[in-house]
Amino acid sequence: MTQQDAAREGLDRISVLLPLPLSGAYDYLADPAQGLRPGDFVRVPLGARVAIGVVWDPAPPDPEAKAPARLREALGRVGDLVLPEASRRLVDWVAQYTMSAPGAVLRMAMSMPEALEPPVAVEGWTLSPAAPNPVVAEPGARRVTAPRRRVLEAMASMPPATTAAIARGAGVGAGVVRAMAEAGWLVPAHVAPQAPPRPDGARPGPALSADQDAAARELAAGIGAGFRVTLLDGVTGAGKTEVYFEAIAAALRAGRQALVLLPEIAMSAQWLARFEARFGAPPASWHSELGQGARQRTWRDVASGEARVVVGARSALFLPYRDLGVVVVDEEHEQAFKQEDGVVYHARDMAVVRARLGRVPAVLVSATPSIETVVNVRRGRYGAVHLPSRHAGATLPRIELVDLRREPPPPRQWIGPRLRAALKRTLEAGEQSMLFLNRRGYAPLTLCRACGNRLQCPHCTAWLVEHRLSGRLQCHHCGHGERLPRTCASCGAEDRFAACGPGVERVAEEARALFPAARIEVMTSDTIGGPAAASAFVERMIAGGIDMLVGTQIVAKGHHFPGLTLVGVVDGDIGLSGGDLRAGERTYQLLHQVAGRAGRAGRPGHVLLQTHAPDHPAMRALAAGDRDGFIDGEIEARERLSLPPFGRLAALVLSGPDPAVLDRFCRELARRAPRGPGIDALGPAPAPLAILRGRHRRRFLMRAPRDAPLQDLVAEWLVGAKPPGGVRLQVDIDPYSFL
DNA sequence: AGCACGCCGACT
DNA sequence: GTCGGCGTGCTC
Repeated sequence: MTQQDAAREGLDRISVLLPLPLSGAYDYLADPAQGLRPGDFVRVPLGARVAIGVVWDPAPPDPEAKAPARLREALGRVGDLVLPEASRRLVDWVAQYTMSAPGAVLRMAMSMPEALEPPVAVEGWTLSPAAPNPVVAEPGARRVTAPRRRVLEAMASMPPATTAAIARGAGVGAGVVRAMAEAGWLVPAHVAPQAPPRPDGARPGPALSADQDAAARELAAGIGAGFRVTLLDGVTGAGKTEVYFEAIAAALRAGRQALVLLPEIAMSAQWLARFEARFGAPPASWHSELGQGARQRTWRDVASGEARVVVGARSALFLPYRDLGVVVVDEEHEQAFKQEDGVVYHARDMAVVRARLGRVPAVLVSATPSIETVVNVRRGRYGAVHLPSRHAGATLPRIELVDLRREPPPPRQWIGPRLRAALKRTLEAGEQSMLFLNRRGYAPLTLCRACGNRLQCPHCTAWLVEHRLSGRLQCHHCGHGERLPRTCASCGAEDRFAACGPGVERVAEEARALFPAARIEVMTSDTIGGPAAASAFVERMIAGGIDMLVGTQIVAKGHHFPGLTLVGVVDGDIGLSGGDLRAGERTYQLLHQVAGRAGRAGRPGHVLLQTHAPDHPAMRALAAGDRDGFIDGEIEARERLSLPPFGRLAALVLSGPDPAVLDRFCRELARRAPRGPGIDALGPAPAPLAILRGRHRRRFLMRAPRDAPLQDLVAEWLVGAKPPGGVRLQVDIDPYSFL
């Protein structure tokens, strides 16, 4: 035994997962006296630096593991919180399933190091005994001005607080507070960290319809009863939110936490208002725009169990819930749940996994459930509760198809005669209408009339989209933007550019020309600013300050516009083209949701759906209100073609700056592609976006039977295939986007 | 992800 | 002759 080994006797070997894209956990030595346990955060040496990782659960002995003499020593625990068992299992599970490095997944479950330490005391102020008594001091007496008096009064019944909080509480400027501190009326004091607001599950809920009540009871009964997935299925306006709020209430009453995943957290102002009305306090929200401070606080509060309800986008799944009682996925069919870069995962599916690992129920909520979920219900793996009717007697809108081949709009216009007449009637009746077109900007394509040159993104295989509001051309796939040129770079012709096709801005222009007196506004992700501006916009619409709203899918998500009675879908066919296996399903879901905006407050709604493909199953189903028939047809087609969920898919996307190098590697992969019964690989094919951000892209699509070990097959395929310099390989298990 | 080591252009 | 560009490669 070497001297070094002797010095290491009595040290434990521990496994530490670092939030880095390494192949697995690393082993370190630790003094048993430190009492490190799985889930603890530790500081460890890594190369020349120090990194923070998580003590991972002991791995089975690895014959190739480093000898203890070569291991380095862990430096000690960080903070007082742990990454709970269920979170650790989720990290392992997601890494295995998505074929990502466990550390890359762990990164999503960790916050910055600062979040691990108890918050440092914040400096603030408290009232000095030397301060004048506001009750005794006469108004106008020396230096006790009215604002100062308000501060003195407010602080009499206030714990120590920060300058900003005092100023806000007293309704004065921060300068007043600072001046008073300088005068010695306020003395420095530590501000106690304030506990997050506590939504109250014991508060009485709203009156529910009989159907809602039955559904709510069923979901609430599942709290504490172990893992089970339930589809909460009901048309727009049936009151699904109130129903799953009761499941959350039950979890809160049981002293447990709840997680709600929403596809678009930025547009959730109305949801938050309803939540607060029901539970008396806002939930913790988790999304990408969260500031650093709020991020750390929320992460801590979730780990300590003080945050009772979290509402968030996909990544909220990976928060360190201390005692999660229920997981809700609202709008479960939404594609936004599929994370497409970094670790590629589907948050709805991983939410189900999280629920299973935590032995808690999951509730999937939708008016237009995904095929995958419906099949799971039919196979008996998921339960389902249905809300059959619209709440409060509102009726479903009438959806009328307009065949654009028979009733075309005038040249260079997109609002057909029937839609124009309906808009006119609605306007005259003093009601609101909405024009929906899922295409941002003014025109999707700009070409030179002199030479036919089409303006393309220099970095992507995509047309530049004219945004007339900003006077720019933009690529919707990378960040590229440029001023709209006057001269054609190809032929030198001046001012010969022509806009081809409509975007929302152009439809709004057309509507303004048709109805000059109407108040018309455009709502897209470009025109709404932050969440505050978005909710102001929504408020203006609700208050009747807008006659006609022209928007992209952002207007379709979760807004109640009581005065809206007409929805015009300008072009329902966007999204139907392209080889995407879910194109029909997605079009159905999106248009159904848009249609559901019309007529919700007792007034009948009317939807005019302009299409070139009125015979498409999605269009027929929308017009007939035959959702289940549409789903049956989709399921039948998927089953026939062995497509998901009846078969499995994995996509390989290879990208690199040099197409020759890329293609050589792709040919090598093609040679080694797996073959077998029901197993094949298509490709390489140029990805539909053949060039993205200056990188050439190729794609393989592998198909395998439902019970095949998909990840093993992919791993086998890639074993020994080293991507050459500059080539990146991304594996996408269960691909959604076919781009 | 960092931070090393490692081979080719413009400077004191 | 060096300082430094960022291209591969390793970190228990």
